Amino acid sequence: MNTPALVGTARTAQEAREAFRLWLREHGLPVTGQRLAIAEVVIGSADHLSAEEVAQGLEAHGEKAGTATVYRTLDLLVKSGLVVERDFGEGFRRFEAARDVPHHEHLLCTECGAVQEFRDERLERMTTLIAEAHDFARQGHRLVIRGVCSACRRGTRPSDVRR
Amino acid sequence: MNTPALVGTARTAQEAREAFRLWLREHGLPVTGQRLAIAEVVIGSADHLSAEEVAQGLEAHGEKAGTATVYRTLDLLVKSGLVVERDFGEGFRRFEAARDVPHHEHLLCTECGAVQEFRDERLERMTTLIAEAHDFARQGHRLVIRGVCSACRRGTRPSDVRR
DNA sequence: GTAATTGCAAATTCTTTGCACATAT
DNA sequence: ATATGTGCAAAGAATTTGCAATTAC
Repeated sequence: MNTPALVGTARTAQEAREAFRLWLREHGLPVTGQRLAIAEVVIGSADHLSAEEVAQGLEAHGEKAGTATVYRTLDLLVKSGLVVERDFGEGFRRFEAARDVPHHEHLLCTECGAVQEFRDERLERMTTLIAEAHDFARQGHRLVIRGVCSACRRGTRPSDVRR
Repeated sequence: MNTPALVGTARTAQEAREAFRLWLREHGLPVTGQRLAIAEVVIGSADHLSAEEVAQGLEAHGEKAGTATVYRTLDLLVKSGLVVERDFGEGFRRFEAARDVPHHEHLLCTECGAVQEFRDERLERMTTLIAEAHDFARQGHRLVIRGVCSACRRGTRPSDVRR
C-alpha cells in the first residue's frame, strides 16, 4: 500500500543483502542477521521509509530487531552509500535506497504523505549558478514541492494514517 | 553575531510590537507583555531563530518567558502571518519574520549554520509546471542549497556553535 | 576467546499538554 | 468578574546511549 511511482527500480532483496554483506566485510564489521534483514527491507523497498516503518517491514518478513539496532544499522547503510537519508520536514527522517539515479527531487502530498520523485536537469545547473553567485561552495540541494496528489483530490485514497 | 545578509529589511522592534498588538486585538486575544516581547525578538531580528534562540533573545532584552509560552506565542505569530516557520532539516524549527518578500529560497552553510536568502522567479514557474505534470495541486515548495560559505572556506569565522 | 553487536531501558532533544495561579479586558 | 494566558513540571515523539548478555569471526 502507498507505493508511489518511482524514478528508478529498487534492487532485489538478494542484491541488497549481498551488497551490504560485501561492504561490511570490507570494513571488518560483523555480518549479522539483523543487519542483512534491515538492508533487505530498506534497499528492497521502493518507498521512503521511516525508522518505524523499517521495523514494521522486518516483522512482515518474520524477522525483527530492536529500535536501537534499526537506527544503528540505518546509519551504517547511509555510510555505505547504499541508502540515502531524507528529511521532508515531517519531524522525523526517512530512508530511501540509493538507486542509480544521480539526484532527484520530491513531490510530497500533504494529505496522505505519499511521495513522488522527479528529475530536472535545469535545477542542477540553476543551483550551481546560484551558489556561485553567493560565493558558496555548493555541496548539494533539496527541493520539496508540497501539494495534494490526484488520488487525495478525488477522495479516492482511503485516508492513510500518517501522524 | 552571525547575521547573514538578507533579501529584505527586518521591521523595527516598535513596528513588530504594534503589528502584533493589532492582530491580537482583532482576534479578541489578550495582549500580554510576553507576547509583545516575543514578537519584538522574532520580528525585529534579521535571523532565522530557533525557539531556544528566541528565549535567549528575550533575556538579552531583560525580559523572559517560559518555554511553553515561547512556543505558544510563536504559533500565534505564524497564524498572524507576521512570522514564517522554516525547517532546514536540523531536527528543530526556525522562525523568521515574514518580510515583504513573497517567497525566497535558502542557502545553508553546513559549517557554521549561517543562512543566506535569495529569490528566483524561475523556480516559481518551474515548480508549478512540475506539479501540474504530476497531477499535484501545488501548495508551495522549499529549496535549500547546502554548501560552505566564503567566510568558512577562508577559515575566517570563529566556528559558531550550532549543535 | 575476544571484540563487536544486540536489546532493553534510561537518557536526550525538541515540543506539547495539564493544571494551579496570575492577569487582561 | 471571567475568560484567557503563564509557568512549571510531566508527557510525548524521535532518536541516542549505557550496559549486561549474546554472537560473529
